[in-house]
Amino acid sequence: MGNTSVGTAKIRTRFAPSPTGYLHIGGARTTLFNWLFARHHGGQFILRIEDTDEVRSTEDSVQAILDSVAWLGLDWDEGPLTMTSEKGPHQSYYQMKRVDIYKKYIGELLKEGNAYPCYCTKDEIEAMRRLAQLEKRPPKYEGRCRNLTDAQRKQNDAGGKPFSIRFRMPEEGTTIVDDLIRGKVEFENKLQQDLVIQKTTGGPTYNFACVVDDHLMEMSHVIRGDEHLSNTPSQIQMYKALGWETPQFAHLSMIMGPDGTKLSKRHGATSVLDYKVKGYLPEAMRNYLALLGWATTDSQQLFSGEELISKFDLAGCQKSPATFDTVKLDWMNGEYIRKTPISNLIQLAQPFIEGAGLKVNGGPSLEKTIALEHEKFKLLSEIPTLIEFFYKQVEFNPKAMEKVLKAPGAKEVLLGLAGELKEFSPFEDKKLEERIRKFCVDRGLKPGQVFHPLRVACTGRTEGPTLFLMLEIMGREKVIDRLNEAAALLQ
RNA sequence: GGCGCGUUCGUCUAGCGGCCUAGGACGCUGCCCUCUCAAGGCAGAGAUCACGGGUUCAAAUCCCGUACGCGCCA
Repeated sequence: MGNTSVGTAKIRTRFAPSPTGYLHIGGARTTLFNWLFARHHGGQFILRIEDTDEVRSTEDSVQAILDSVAWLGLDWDEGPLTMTSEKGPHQSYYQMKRVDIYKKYIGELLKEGNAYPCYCTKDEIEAMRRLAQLEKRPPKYEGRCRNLTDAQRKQNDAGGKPFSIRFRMPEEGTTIVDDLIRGKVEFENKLQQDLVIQKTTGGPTYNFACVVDDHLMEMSHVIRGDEHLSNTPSQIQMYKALGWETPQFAHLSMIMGPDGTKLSKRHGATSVLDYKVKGYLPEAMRNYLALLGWATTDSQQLFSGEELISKFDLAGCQKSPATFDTVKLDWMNGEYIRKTPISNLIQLAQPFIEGAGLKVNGGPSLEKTIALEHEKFKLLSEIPTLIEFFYKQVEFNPKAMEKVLKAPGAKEVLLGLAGELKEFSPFEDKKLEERIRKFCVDRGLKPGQVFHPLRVACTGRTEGPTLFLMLEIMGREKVIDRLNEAAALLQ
């Protein structure tokens, strides 16, 4: 167990979502990297719920996020409810259930003078900010309550003035963030803000709860998005003030939308679960996400699950932001679908077939029809449309009708074939091909003049599976019917 | 506005001073295969390595500056 380790601690990473909505692509990527890092090193992966936003956090979001992570196939070792053992190190991995813990440490900081109450109201801070901006000064908190005398504090408290607690940044020196991806990044302390660590409500802020928990939960590595880099010096000073060792930091580049701005709802599907609904395979999603901001020196593209774990490292992580490109994701998903055995694919396709309202009972087996089109699917959601003609009335594509069926001689071909195949046996792939090719020769027709109308009559489309195997699977009766029906349409 | 980060084909990226006339992948184009569509095979187009200065015999790679983008601070 991690809590007995010292110094050369075990690798422990965490996934710490704010349950204020679904899990988006960026969050999923961060989660994946933390998970890969932990698994690569045989370490542990901890799930913590950062619900310090009391207004927007919901249990539904927690559920949605856990569903997403589970779908991606990422498992965790501790939290949010499952303890490592009965005497698990933490009572809860929900931050709002840990408020007493934060208060205790805030008390310590206050006692040592490393934190102070701030009585400024929102409006006052807002006004100072405006003024600063007008005067072209940086709009940072000026530290008005930084050096209040005890008397002044007492007076405020007596008046029942609400207050927040701010962390006191050192005025001198610099703080160096030794980042595993970016190297050493230096910040001047006097330019950093005195961050609020406890809100007027008494609840902790993200920046403080995160520090306390990462320490108490013994994180060895904090791997997170680039947007947190700027707050890291303040956090490092908090660790210092509390006498704690800092974890190792690694800041990942951000993920952008196609327009170069941070990926968000505006860019369409950004929830991981949207991709499940669209018919992506979790393995493909994982592989694609891994390559957003990480690469091996040989630029390998496709990785098995184990390979991803064994080859992942922080050194291969990119500093510059990456654009989320679904075109490559689609290709990759197709690769994964092609690698999926038919029996599994049928299982995976089931919900999509039902969702499309396609009734497959009584028709050819899915083993055959799905196998027939196997290499064509890029998304699971495409499966029903590509096999539907086996199971329902043919819908003629207008262009196919115009170009192929209404071509001169097509009707005669259809009727001729219907006649020839009525008694033909065995009704199977190679034999059919032989027979139909002979039909072409007998009538002095080019293969295309026969094959194309035949396909359109049976499927309604010009493009589709390989012809003769398709006929075999469809079965003689249905093929003959369709030939006659199509011919009838042509009067 | 201050601070921080970033900038190699359209996109994801390799590259860590000479192997780079910049490699791979997706996408794109063409050809082959072929009963269509895919898949597969082959070939090709596509990057003055953001720009400008240095350092060096030698720079995509090191240093400085500029521009642009992004993030944090509100």
